[in-house]
Amino acid sequence: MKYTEAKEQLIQAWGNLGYSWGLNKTMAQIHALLMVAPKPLSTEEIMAELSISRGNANMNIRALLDWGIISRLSVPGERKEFFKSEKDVWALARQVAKERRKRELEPIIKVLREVNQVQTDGSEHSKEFKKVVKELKIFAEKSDALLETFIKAEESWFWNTVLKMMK
Amino acid sequence: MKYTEAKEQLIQAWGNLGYSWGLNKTMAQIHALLMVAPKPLSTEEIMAELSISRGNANMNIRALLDWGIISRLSVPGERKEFFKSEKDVWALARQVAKERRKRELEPIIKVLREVNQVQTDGSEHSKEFKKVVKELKIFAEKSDALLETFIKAEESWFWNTVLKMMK
DNA sequence: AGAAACTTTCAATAACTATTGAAAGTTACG
DNA sequence: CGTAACTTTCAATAGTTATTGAAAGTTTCT
Repeated sequence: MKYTEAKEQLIQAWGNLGYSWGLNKTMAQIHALLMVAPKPLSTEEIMAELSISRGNANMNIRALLDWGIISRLSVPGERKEFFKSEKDVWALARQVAKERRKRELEPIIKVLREVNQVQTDGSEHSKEFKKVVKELKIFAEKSDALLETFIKAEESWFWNTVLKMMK
Repeated sequence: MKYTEAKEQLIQAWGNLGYSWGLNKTMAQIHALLMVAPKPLSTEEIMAELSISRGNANMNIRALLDWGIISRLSVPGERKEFFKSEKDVWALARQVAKERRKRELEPIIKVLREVNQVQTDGSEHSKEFKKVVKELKIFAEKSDALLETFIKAEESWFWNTVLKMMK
């Protein structure tokens, strides 16, 4: 397989994966591009490589900055701004986990806690409801604690511990 | 808070969470509804509770069956079919993990393996590319192994092990 | 201050995804 | 078999999200 072809395939596949991680397709593609680029790229270069418009590039670059997984960079002597990706996959995964925890897990935990306060009126419906909510709440809180551990963990420590688990 | 209000809130919140887990909104809402229902529900009941059309209900019920997180159930003497959700949150999480592994992680691993075969032509671009692909591949494969452990794990064993990790 | 180089915004529109509901299909019972 | 009870399909449409590109905004240099 040739390099350019491989690169396109990776960007495509990364686009899909990123999408299921809560990024959007273009965001994930820009990210993939920056991951494999040996040098920081300018907006122009990103536009050209992915054949996307200026506005689209700008919006998605901003979103990636917002997620904290790429960074802006000024090259002395150049007016343009350049962007580079965090290349450490571990740091990246951690950042994504952090964002998703904030955006997804925290809201549902909040609702589960509120909804857990409901007065049971003695009906079968409300009893079943309480039971399910309680279980979900416990599960969500445990997951949250686990995610927190992951987010704060050292890479080698984490994989070693996991390795022990797997035996 | 009143029960009906609480139920609506939960279905709403679950809808959002499910969405970020790869289900779609209606799918996740039907699932939430079946989770809190003390008895299996018919298509009619689901349609009424969520105010959705027959076609929509049917399609999303099928998708949930497909994911293996609800089941069809015939009540003797009744022509109608009823549906009930797996109520064990652990089993549910495991099933979702299994599906996502199949739908998302496996395809990217396949691509990473292929793309890892690329001939490096000695250019900086292709060297950087190789390096990144290799790291991604290692990470993805480790994650896959971890997911597999999770999917096969016993609930109490899993949380105990995790608890030890967190200390 | 003016002009060039660049970035950001946003209304229009394209692309995609979800939903409806009526029609076609299936099943099961008299 | 016929028909009532139910399920499935699918073309039309509504709703949502992504993308464009030109205009407005900003920065930096002379």
